[in-house]
Amino acid sequence: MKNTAQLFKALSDETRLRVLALLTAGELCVCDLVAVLELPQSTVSRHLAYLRNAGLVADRRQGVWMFYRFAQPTGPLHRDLLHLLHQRLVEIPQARQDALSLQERLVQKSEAVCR
Amino acid sequence: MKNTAQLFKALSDETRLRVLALLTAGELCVCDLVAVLELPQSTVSRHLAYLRNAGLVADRRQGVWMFYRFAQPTGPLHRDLLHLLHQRLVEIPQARQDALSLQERLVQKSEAVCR
DNA sequence: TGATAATATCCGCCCATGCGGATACACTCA
DNA sequence: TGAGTGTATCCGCATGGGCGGATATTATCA
Repeated sequence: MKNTAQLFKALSDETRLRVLALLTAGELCVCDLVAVLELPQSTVSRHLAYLRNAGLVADRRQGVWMFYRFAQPTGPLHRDLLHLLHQRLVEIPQARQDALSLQERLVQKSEAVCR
Repeated sequence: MKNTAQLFKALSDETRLRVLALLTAGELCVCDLVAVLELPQSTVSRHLAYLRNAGLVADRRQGVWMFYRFAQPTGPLHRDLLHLLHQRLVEIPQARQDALSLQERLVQKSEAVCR
């Protein structure tokens, strides 16, 4: 029960929902998230750590960059929630807006790895 | 997005999840919830108010008693969440335990209205 | 190895919310 | 209308977690 509550708590913050909505498009590095969300790097990093501790996202280091993605679900509730998020987050105006900003940014930096 | 976060926040507390799990069986009055949860009346009432404000439950007065039940969903996310809760909450040990306590109590008071 | 860059963590501050006892309110019944 | 009961709200207190600047860590490259 405690775990279930923890899982929902991880989803109870607007910034974290924006991050998850962006990740539905696929793996992203922290610098992209900071750019799109227009929030201080420390804030974004803190929320990513929270999501990681909650088991909702997984990370991967590639050189200096950390890439985040959705984690494999660890139980039925987790699996259902992921499905629900993928289905419903994109419907939210703020999420659509963020997705557009991300597109723009990805086009801009084109083949450059990051920065 | 704010609303979505608020909805998840309402689900991010262990006591509130126990309440919702009990309500999956149907409408209940506050005195039943207090008895089953074994928590102070003020605590239970406060959580019920939180759930009501979040739009997750609806109440009905019958004489001195207040009965609480799940509210009609107001959107797709809300509907999906209700479905998910009905499906997954009952799998949690604490919820099963509470359901048993509730059964016992309902049998005990048999046809008496409440108390 | 030292400079630079990306990210994580630390810090102090503040607000939302949890708690449970005390009190207020609402309703019923004699 | 006054007593009694069920419920909601108030109160003071404690804690979790949000914030963002400052600092530490990790990796790359000259």
